[in-house]
Amino acid sequence: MVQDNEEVKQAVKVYKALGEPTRIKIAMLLTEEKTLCCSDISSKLESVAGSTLSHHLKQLTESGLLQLRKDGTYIYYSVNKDIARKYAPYLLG
Amino acid sequence: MVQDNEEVKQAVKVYKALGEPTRIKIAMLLTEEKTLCCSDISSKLESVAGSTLSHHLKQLTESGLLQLRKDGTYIYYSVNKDIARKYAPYLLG
DNA sequence: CTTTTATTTCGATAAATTTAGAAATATAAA
DNA sequence: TTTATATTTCTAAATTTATCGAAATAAAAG
Repeated sequence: MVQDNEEVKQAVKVYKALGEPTRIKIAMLLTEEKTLCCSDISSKLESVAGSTLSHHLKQLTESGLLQLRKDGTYIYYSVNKDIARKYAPYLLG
Repeated sequence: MVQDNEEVKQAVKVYKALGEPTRIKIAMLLTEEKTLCCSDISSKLESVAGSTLSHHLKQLTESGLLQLRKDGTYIYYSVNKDIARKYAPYLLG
């Protein structure tokens, strides 16, 4: 009988995060660009409300795939390479 | 501006397929066991209706991650290693 | 202190997904 | 041909997800 331990749960989180067009685009953007803040990302995607983007970034971050650094009003996102390498090296090209 | 071409669409399909507990377990089962039919898989998972399992297998297959071979009444599923290697080598251990 | 900019939280709605039972299909076995 | 087994399709309910606008926070700038 297969069970879902913590390992499996994180894998599911990461893949669920990547299994949506806007989010995978964000992840791809960030592997190209290294670091972007929320509004930079917004300007590189077509028409996403700030609140929607915020939810997507939260999901990506909670999966472990993105990490963030706060700097004043800005929040800079980047890809956690270890997680990307483990679950989706495809992203790293 | 980021766009979603066919490449990205397949990646999303594969990751969406893997981003659900039952389905990732099926994928993991099949990387271990090489080949299993629908009812074998059913007996290794806890309580999933046949119709539900059928939908999950369809999604995994349509993403390209699983391939199937029919033999009489049985349908044998296995992992498409090329796709797994490309998008989620994590599965292959 | 007020205003501006960046981002999140809340509340609501629409759309998609998961799930299962029942009926249908397909093949094999008796 | 009848029966049994494996799997899918249909239908419908329940849950989750994506989305947005408006209001809330937080920090910076004037």
